[in-house]
Amino acid sequence: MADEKEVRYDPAAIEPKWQQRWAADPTLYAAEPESSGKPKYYVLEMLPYPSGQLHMGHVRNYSIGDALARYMWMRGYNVLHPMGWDAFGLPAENAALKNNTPPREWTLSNIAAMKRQMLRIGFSYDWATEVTTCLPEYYRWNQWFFLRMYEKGLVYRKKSRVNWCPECATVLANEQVINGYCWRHEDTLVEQRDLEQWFFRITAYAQELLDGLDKLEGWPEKVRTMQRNWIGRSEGTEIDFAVENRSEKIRVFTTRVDTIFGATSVQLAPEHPLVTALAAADAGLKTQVAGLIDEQKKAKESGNMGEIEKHGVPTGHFAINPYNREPIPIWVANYVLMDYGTGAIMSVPGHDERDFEFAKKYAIPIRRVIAPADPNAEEPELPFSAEDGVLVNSGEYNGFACTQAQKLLQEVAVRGAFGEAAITFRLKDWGVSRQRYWGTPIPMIHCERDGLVPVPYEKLPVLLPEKIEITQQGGSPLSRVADFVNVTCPKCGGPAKRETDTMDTFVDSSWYFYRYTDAKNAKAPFDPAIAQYWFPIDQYIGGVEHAILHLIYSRFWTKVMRDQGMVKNDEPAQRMFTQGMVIKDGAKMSKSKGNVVSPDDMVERYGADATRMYALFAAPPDRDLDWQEDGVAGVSRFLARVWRLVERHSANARGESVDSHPSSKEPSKDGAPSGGAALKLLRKLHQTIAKITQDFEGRWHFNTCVAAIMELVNELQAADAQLASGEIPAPVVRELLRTLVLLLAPFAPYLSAELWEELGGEGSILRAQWPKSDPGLAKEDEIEVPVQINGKLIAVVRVASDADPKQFEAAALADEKVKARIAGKTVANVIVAPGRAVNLVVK
RNA sequence: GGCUUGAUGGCGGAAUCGGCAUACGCGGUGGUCUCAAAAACCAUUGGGAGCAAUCCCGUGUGGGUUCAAGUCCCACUCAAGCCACCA
Repeated sequence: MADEKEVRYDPAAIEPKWQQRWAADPTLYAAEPESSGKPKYYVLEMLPYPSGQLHMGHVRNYSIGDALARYMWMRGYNVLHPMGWDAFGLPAENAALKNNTPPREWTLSNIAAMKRQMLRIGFSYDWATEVTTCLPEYYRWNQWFFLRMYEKGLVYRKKSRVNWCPECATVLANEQVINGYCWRHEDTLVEQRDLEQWFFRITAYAQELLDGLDKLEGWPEKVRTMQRNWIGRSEGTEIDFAVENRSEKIRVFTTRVDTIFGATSVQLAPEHPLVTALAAADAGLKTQVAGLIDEQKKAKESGNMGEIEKHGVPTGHFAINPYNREPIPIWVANYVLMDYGTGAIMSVPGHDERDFEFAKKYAIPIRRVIAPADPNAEEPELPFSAEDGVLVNSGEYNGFACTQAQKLLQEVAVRGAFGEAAITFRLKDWGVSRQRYWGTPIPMIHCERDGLVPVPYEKLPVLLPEKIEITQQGGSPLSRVADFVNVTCPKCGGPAKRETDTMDTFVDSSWYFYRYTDAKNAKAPFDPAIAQYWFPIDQYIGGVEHAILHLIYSRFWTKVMRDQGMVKNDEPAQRMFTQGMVIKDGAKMSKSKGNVVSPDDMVERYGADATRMYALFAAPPDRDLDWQEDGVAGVSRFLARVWRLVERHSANARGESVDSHPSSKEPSKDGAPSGGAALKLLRKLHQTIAKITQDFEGRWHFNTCVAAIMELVNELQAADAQLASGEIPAPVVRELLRTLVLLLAPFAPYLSAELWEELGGEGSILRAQWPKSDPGLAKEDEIEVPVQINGKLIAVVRVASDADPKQFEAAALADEKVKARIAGKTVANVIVAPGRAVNLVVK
């Protein structure tokens, strides 16, 4: 009985043992200082929100990063592989309401639970650099940055119409509104409210954020495109239209000033100041405009602004086209947005689809002012929005090409002082005020006499009060804490009140990765010299859901710090990798769908190695992964096979000298079965090393890396008798098994540590050298080459791998099946792709 | 409506440069071991025809380029993601 137990792979015994040993060695996963002299490598996975439970998406994310970190260590790099907690945020307050637990307590106990899970799976984090954003040691630096940015004019306060989630009872950034719904509450419509809010001037960096994307070649094209669309730059012209019998002017923004002779109306957004002024004197108009505003609001809220039924109201007033003095009617339209461009457009129904639809509905004239460049071409049907035509019906500008006319008309506007070139961005400033408790207090004071007064640096941090009652009341919870609110003004010493808004938690995650490099620093967010050594991040890994929010804010923050001389890099991360989602039964894992698989369950049943290795094996890391428990069982069976294989032969492999192994000798081609078998296995081994190394260096298809190791193990197992009998010499057995274990190390750290020890490996396998593939050994003597006739596969012939094209051709023509096929026919051509195929063109 | 991905056996997926389609794993079938089972191991597993050797068909659909296409080009269908009267 005892013997039987001994030959069973038991992760439940192996894994806790190594957890203890790893925990006892704080240097194992520790980053070293620059003075180590090794090349640095910073691999970063996105820090989780401490919900209390690791989910499979986390496990997948961290398994990818962990494999990379371990590989880089074995390649001799100085690796920084940190982990932390995005620990502020609303769920802690909701939990407080529900369970009557203080947010801090709830959050910290969740962190402890998730950390235990991470340790159990065996991720190689340097816990000495752990960052927890809800602790004053961290958030004080949010406040410090806030003050610095305030000094530089990058923070400002304004009354603005904001997105308000009634469920969160707080403001949301534009990025947090998804189709009119709250990003956290998928069923809650976001409302619009007017509030005094704090903003970060991210638009000051709009152009640089856009330009920088071109240089981020190590980022997924998908992410770069999404950011480009989000920044939404468009180049055009602003033109002033005078209003008949009134002093106001209407400024419109257009990208197609070349079509201005086709403008047959001006359309204003319902919230345009001129509309408000006109409506004030016209009760009928006022009611109708209110209706339009309502329609817009409803459309925005339901997320189909794109399908809003176009609807407008004539004001009865006229605007003067400055180019031809033509009066055109001024309308108010529900499809014109106040928060984009100037909130007013010139309507050119002949050359814009939206304007066309509107003009049709209200019988506004439609005019052709652009014709195809080719005079023989048929006149295209209106609306014709192509930009490659020439101007017609445009007075003195007839005959100019569109792009030419755009420049010319713009110059005319500038000279006439009624317009100018303009660039409009879709990107808005980042609203960071939140009327919540569990966040970083904004370090500002409102004094009756001195107005806004920043909290002096030496008074930081502004501590979040610990004792607070969380209620469902609206407004800032902090405003109900008298001790917190009532202060003396730092300037005049008079009575004053603290700002009670807290910061958006995306502030926390915009710079956390710098803090990792110097996590204990009590004098500054980090030491610039240390950050300069580690930055930029060599590889950032996370979910695509952060492609816009987090990744654009992080880029902004880095540029701000650079301009303040804190860092030298323009971008936070050199390379970015977005992993796919983990799905089950065709849907994303979620509680509501009841298809959640718990990592703890998997670890208990199959072990941590099998769980994380399956997460890498089931799909390439950038694609969605369909979780199938049978697959985890399969990986676990494979690991058991590896374990038994090494157990069977470890005595044979252990303690032998490596010097005399036959890989350095001339292979015995014709006979000695031992040499043949050994050589065959060594060849497979070196092919596998090459394949996996290549994948780590580029493609990252870890699923095929695992498959390659499986193939190697299958071959070793098939040669089991030779391995045991001495037919394959002990030093070769030793090299085969030790290398196999090294190759497994990035994917299955527990098993490889155990087997490394079993095979007499010295020290931690993490410090062992990554194997190097010997190209001579990896190369096949003979290769199989397909022979096609007219593109159809007929035969496979064996040819020396270094044969020349003539030999390929001769081998193909010598094949019996080929001979039979071409008998009596003419071989018109022979195409040889050396090493790949031979194709005979036969007539 | 725009942009970006993707579509390969019963399932997850492989084929990295245009050169043997389906590696590897799951599942299935048959077997060895066992009193029996589990585990493990061995064999087999895209479809069709045939006793067989063998032949034919096959990577969402339709065209094209090429000696050769899962891979490149064009058009389309479906699915996922992002943006969306953005002037």
